[in-house]
Amino acid sequence: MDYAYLAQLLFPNVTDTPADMEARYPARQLPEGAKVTRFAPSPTGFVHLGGLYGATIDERLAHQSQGVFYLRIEDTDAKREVEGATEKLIKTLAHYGVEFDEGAILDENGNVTDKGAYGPYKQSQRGPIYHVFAKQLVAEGKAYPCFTTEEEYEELQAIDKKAEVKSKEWTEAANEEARQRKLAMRSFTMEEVEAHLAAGHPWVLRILSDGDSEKKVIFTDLIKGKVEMPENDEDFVLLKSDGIPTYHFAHAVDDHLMHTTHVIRGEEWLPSAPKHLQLFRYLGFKAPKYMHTAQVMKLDENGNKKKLSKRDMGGNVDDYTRLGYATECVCEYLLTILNSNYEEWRMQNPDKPYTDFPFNIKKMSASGCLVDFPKLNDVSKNVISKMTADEVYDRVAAWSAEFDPEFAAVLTADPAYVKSILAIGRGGKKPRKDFGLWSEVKAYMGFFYDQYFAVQDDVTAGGKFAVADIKAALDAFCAGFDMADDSTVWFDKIKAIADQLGFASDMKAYKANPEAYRGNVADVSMFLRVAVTGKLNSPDMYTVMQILGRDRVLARIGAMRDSL
RNA sequence: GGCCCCUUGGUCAAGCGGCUAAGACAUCGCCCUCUCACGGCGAAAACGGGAGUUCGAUUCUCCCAGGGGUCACCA
Repeated sequence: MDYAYLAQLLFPNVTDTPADMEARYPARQLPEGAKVTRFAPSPTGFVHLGGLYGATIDERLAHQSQGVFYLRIEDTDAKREVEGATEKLIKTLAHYGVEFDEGAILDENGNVTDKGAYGPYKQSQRGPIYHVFAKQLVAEGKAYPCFTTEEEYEELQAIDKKAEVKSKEWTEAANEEARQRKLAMRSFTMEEVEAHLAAGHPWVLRILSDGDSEKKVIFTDLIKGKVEMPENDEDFVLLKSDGIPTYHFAHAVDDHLMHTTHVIRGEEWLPSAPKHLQLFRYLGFKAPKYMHTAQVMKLDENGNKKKLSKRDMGGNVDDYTRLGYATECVCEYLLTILNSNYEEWRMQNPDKPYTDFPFNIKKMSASGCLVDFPKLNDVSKNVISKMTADEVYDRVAAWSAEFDPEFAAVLTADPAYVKSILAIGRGGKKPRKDFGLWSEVKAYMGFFYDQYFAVQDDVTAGGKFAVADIKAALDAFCAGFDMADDSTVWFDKIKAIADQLGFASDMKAYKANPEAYRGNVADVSMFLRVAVTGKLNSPDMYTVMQILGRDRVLARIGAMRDSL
């Protein structure tokens, strides 16, 4: 068969050669050891947590080595194209602080455009480039056209390819069928091709695989180590009938032309690695280094781990935003599961930016992990505890503006007041860690506003304390309350009230002989706390009263007294 | 079912032939303390199973089991 003629027949309009492409996308001028990585999502409109996980690795590896990190949009599936998905994707990534050096970006009008010399970065715009290499493969007898339509294909199939249960018989039948089909597809004459083309029949381009499933391909994955798999012997599709490449073909062409050095992707891609290695070899390209990352999982109803899907809580990174997690908290959490020694480093370097952490591929786990919300919360509390009151204010206000407008209005009405509340216990060596989510702030500090204030707890502790004692304590406190007191004087007054009512003012004395007292100063404080905050728990009462102001304190205590 | 990946406490995990098998989160105590939060101390909790190599296996090899992934003109 005259392959050069066949190539010309199939791609009459392709005049560029692979050499032209190489000239157009020359090697990058980068320092020794610099890594070129990419985040290459298909635009479905949302970012998967696993995607952010991978993007973080990409970003660290590239920037830690003075390399390049770029964004490529893998929009080769027209059927799945979602309107505005690419824009949404770029925005979400930016929101999470993922910074690309080049690739698809948004211009000032919000339209997707390119930045960088290796574009276009949207695969749907790279058609001509793929065709140059497709033509080459045909000319070299490594790929061939297949005119079997999808419908004919399905008819040909005696077995259900998408069958849920795959028995031994199923596998044998499927393998045999595939063998027969491959043989049938490969046997064609030039006349038949010309006839099909003349008739305008659609066709796909398939690789003419030289693989032998009896033989093994061996390669080293940077995370999994040495991997041994059967060679690919399937004539998989390179170009779909619409002329757009499949993932496999686009991956080889793009990552070569864009000079990607490290391909980081989920381990669901591991089974197709032999296809990719074969393609790189066919095209005469040097294969990149592969890193197949373990997946982020969830627990299903049977207690088994399952790949986290976009529908699962936490699968879509937007979930975290909506729930009230700060983006940097999610990233910080991701880092802790990405590198096993990150937490140790963080403890030693509490104030350094995460970019100072020496990210190490060897410290990556080969096995999948569960999303651990309690852990995320803990990480978040730590991150937030290091922020200033101003920062927390800005962030809470921004989150509330989107998810709790009513509360946002309250917050922005008097920023100074909010900041004085948020400043309680902030700073210093042992900062308070009251909330890990912006959504928890309202419950934490709502009592500072009359419209959110409500007595939630029982001031009598279930009848443990007599109403008369409580009233007496509240009255005594009001009588002596002076905003000018410092915290010591303030507390001394409470102790005095305790003594008067037969409550121990000295905790040690109380513990030594609890029977001798009606309660202790902590109980008296509790009466005040419930009256003023409505709750059994609150930050330091002295500070709370200082912020609330005399009128509000007295009014609330009075209201509590009257309600008893 | 074939192929491939994974397997240390509830979760994330150190470990890289010899240890009372780290640490973090969560849980439970105690301490600090006006409550909470913070912080401190402590408890409980693990090498999936079986062979083999070895003086000695969590660690190396093989087998099995379990879990996961994949088998498209989707990525």
